[in-house]
Parts: sequence; structure tokens; C-alpha cells
Amino acid sequence: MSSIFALLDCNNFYVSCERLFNPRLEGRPVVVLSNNDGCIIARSNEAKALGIKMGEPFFKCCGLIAAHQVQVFSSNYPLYGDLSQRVMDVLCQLEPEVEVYSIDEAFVRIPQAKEEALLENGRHLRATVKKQVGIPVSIGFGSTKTLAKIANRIAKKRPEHGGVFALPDQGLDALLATIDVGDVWGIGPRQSQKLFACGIRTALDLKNGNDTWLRKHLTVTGLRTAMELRGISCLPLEDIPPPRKSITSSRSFGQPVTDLAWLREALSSYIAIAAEKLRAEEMKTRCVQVYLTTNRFREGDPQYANSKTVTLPIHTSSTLELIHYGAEALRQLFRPGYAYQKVGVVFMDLVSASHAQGHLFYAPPKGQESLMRAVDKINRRWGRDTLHSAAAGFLRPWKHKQGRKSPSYTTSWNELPVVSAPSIVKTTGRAA
DNA sequence: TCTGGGGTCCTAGGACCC
DNA sequence: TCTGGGGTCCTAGGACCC
Repeated sequence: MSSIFALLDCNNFYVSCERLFNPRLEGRPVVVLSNNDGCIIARSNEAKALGIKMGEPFFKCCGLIAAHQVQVFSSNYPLYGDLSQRVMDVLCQLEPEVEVYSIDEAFVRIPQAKEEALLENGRHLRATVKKQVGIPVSIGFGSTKTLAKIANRIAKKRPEHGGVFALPDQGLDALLATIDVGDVWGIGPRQSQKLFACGIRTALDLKNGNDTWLRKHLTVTGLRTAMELRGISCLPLEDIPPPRKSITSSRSFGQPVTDLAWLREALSSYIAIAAEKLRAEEMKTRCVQVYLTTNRFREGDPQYANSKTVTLPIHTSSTLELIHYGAEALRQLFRPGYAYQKVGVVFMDLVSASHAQGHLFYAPPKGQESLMRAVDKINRRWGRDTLHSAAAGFLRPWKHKQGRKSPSYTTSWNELPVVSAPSIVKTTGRAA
């Protein structure tokens, strides 16, 4: 029996998370910034209406933001991650076949049904998430993932549908003719430009494109997208996430760094973050890539960017071992006389911890695994960085900016929201 | 002054093999 | 006059996603 895909997408997710604990933000323009308070990565509808663009550098729209009293927040991933989990939990309780696609999106596979039944189901999901978590979502239905994406877009952009929309069988082409080809999932700016130049301007044009031409100019992924627009499902629901292939950790510095010792500190702390994730997923790595780069936007400055990959004797998940190899790679990469903007680490060649190969002639340092288990346990209980490698430093002058972060309301005991009823209780705590 | 971070997939081209 | 064909594996770079 054929099935239908639904895409559930949280509206302006990070902004909605901020509003949940700060209702005064309702109806006002709000934006959330990327790490290091660099770019705009989430906007309320009011902020979008002001013309603030996604991905725009913060410093470029400061004027607009001040003039309209736009509320600005640093990103608060512990909060967003926790609320995302709650949304997905609700969804999984209501639907058996769910693929969590990103922090704010999930695909659901449901049996084929009449349009009105789909819409009814969607309205129920939407109301339940709103009631139990408080986050507004939009839901779109289509016969493939790509079509569900388009339906979701229509649900979000056209308020008359009340946040839920199902693509009809009749008149689908007329709808696709209203969608820019660049707004189709999988068609990015480069391909969009190429397609436009060749007269393919809408989703309908792409759907009707010539297969040989599409294969040649957009590769198999582009052809797959066209097939999906025709209602031929090429992208299955991945309700069991495939094993992860790499883990990255990197940050831009709050200010340029020239000194190898500071770079090593920063790198060590990023390695610690990535290694913690590695252990949390019960995996090990044998391949560590370190990279560093100067600020490419400062065209007058001398530029340098490079990376080095080292292969370890055997797989490991020990922060200390990984820092050891990472630091050596960094030492080889480092060139004096540059103002560095970022270092980062990538773990590749990941295997499940229980399937890691041993080595006939190499014995890993003893006691690392139990040490790391203890460190993780302490940090889970008392907060990240309660216990960390000395290599990751203490002063951390390189640390990124995060000047406008809201509290971690739902994940830190010290930052719980405080609700007060002034006529009854005089609060002594910090106001929420 | 100030421009994010973390992923995946695909292809072309080189190295190497028989 | 005349220099094969077919295959695998690896990597760097590009494109896309949120």
C-alpha cells in the first residue's frame, strides 16, 4: 500500500524557544545569532518583515536592529536541544514511523488517506505539540519527501491554511508552477543559477526536465529531486539513523589568536567536546584531522589555511590520547606571523566501541577508559567542564563571544525560571 | 572592530593493479 | 607505422542541507 510523507517543521524554531520563556517577545521582532554572535540564524516573522536576511552578519544590520528595537539573543543550544527533544517525543508518541531530520524538523510516514483525513491528522499533531511543549509547528503532506517539503512551505507561508497543508492530486502542477526552482529541497544557489540560465525557473519546469540533461548537469541527486517532484519516491524514511561517519568540533575565536600555546588550548578544548560526543555515542576514532585558518574576510591580512590528518595506532575515545595526537598535528601546521581566526578538529574512521580492532604490537595507555567514564559521569552530574584536561586551559582568552544568551531554563538547576506572585511572596531569587 | 557550526553525498582524477 | 582495456580505491573539492 502506498504511503504519504508528512514534514513537521517548528516555526522560527530558536525564536519560538526564546519566546516560550519570555512571552513579552510575542508580536515583537526577535533574532537569534550564531556562535560568536556573528550572523543572524533565526528570525521571527516580524524580523523577516523588516528585511533582516538569514545568515546576514550581525554588524551589518545593527542599525536596522537598533532602529526597530529588535530583540537579539546569542544562541542557547542546551535550551533548543532540550525543547527539540520534547517536540520529537510528542511526535513519536503519536506516530510510529518518524525520522528526526534536524533539530527542528521530522518526517513522518503515514498510510495513504483522503485529503481531509490527512489535514485532520495534521491539525491534531500541531495542536498536541503546541499544548504539550508550547512550540508552534507547520505540517505539510506529499507523496514524497521533496513534495512534503513543498507542502510544508505552503503551510507556513500562506496563513489561510492554518499551518497544515496537503498537496492535492488535482492541480498539483499549477501549484508547482508558483514555486521557484531554488526553493525546491536539494536545489541550492549554484544549481538554481545554472537552471535559471537554462530556462528552468520553477519546480514544475524541473519536474518536466529532460532526464539525460538533468543527470549530466545536476548529477544523480538532481535527477532524484526531479523524480521526487513527479511523485516517485527516491528518498526513503530513515527511521533508524545510519551510523555517523564523522564528528567535528570547531569555533571562531572571540579575537584573533597569534600564539601557538593559545591555539593548542583552544584545540584541546574542542577535542574534549568532540571526544565526549564520541563516547556518548559509544564509538571510537582512528583518524584525527586538525585544521586552522586565518580570517578570510580580512583581505588585507596575510592568509593561511591548512589541515593535517593523522592516523592513530588503534581506535580510541580517550580525550587525553586524542589531545596528544591533535597537538602534534597542530605543531606541524602552525606558522608564526599569522592572526588565526579558527581551529577545529574532525574525527573520522569511526567504529562502534565494541567492534574496534586491537593491535598486535601496540598497547594503549592503561586506565584511560575508566578515567574517561569517571570524567563523563562527573561532568554530567555537575556540568560540562567541571573536570577537564589542563591542556584546555583556564583563562581562555580565545573563547567566543556569547554576550546575549538567555538562561538554560530547562537543563540547568541554577538557571530555572523563577515565577513570582508579588502580592503573596516576596522573591529573593533572580527574576526570570 | 564585527562574517557560525556540523554534517552528508557526489564526482573527477590520480594511483595502482592485472 | 606504431603506445590497451578494465577495474578498484582514495582523496580533494564542490554542492547541498539545517
